[in-house]
Amino acid sequence: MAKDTRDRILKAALEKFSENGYAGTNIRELTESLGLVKSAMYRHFESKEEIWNTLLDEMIAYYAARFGSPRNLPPAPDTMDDFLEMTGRLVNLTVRDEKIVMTRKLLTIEQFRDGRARELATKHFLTGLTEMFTRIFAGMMDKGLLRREDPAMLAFAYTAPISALIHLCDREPEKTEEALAQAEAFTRHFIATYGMPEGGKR
Amino acid sequence: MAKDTRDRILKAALEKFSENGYAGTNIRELTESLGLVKSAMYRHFESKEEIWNTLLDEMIAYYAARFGSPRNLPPAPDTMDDFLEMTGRLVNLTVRDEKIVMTRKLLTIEQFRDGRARELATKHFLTGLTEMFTRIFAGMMDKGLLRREDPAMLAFAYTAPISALIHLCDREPEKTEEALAQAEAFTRHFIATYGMPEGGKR
DNA sequence: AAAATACGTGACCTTCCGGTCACCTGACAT
DNA sequence: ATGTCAGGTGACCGGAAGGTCACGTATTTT
Repeated sequence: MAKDTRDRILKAALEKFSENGYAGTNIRELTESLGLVKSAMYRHFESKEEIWNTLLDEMIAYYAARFGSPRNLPPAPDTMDDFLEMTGRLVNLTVRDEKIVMTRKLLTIEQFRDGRARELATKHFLTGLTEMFTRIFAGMMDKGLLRREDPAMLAFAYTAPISALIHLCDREPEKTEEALAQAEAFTRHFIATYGMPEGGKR
Repeated sequence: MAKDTRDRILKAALEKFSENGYAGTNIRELTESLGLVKSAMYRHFESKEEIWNTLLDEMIAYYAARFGSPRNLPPAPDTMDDFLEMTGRLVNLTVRDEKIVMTRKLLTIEQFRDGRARELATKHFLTGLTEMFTRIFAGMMDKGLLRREDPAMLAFAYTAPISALIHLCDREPEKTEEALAQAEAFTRHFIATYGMPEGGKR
């Protein structure tokens, strides 16, 4: 049960921290939401700060595992329909997966207070996405789906608006459907703007 | 001196709150940074929360005054060079003005905790910018500077990446120069993509 | 000149918070 | 059966936090 409780504490901490911030969260509430008493936490972590550090370590490790190697990244799609479907799935996952949402909110809240959170925030919100789509767009250009332009610029032009909509969903979850529709509309617009005339068909 | 002290408290509160968050800020430090003692603050505000509410009221009022009426918004530029110059100035101001930066950081940090901050965040980061540029782009289309497309979609496609770069500056101020250069490069790319062939000349 | 007001001070109160500790208990190894 | 130990408990601690209050004093009002 030991490892289990530790994980439950981490999970609860992610929930609380992502809603009220590190400073706005207290150990009593956190542990009591797990049916434990405050001091029980200290069997698993040295301090409140160690929970925070562990959470960040896990985020960094997860990010490295998920995006560290190009092998893990999605391949360039073969048709524009594939592209639309792929991005749709990607955005949906990133907006609906509770853990991913909480991670993003945590980084948003704590980015000005913690150096590692700051770094991760930039990766999560900007450079990571851009790099991923730079590869994808370069591949799509090779396949004749996209106009030949600077793939990094296109990736930035595509991912930044998508990222803005994701942030909107984090902030106002009730607008999720609307935001997802706008993401799709924007993707279609992007395809219409940069796609090759025959790119949509096989 | 009364009104003066009150304003100094608000200013210091904006600084502290935008760096450490509402929960992470304490009144002692805040007032002592002004050479006052904690209890002096209670001559001007009922509570810590009232400072927060006043700050938000001011932000809302400022936002309404600045962006509430179309008359206050910048007019559509006459040439692409004007457009480039205008956006350059706008981004520069928004990234360099300390008060604007702190306001944005505050909203970023507190958006998940306070309903009014949430609303303002969406306006500041997304809809406000988009609406402003929807008008500008519609005007530019009328003047034959931009391809005729949905101006709202173009505004979204333009402002979201700019907004992402502004957030980057807030997070990592040492990257400001780089980000401003990228904002200009993106603007040029945008012009190249959506501008009319002869739009750049008079 | 006297009274009222505005504003700042320092001592004090209460509550909350992170953290410690002696103790209990059930699982498990010997 | 017994000793060890992981994991949970509740009482307790020191300090920090928000907030109150009686008091002092300079400025304004009348």
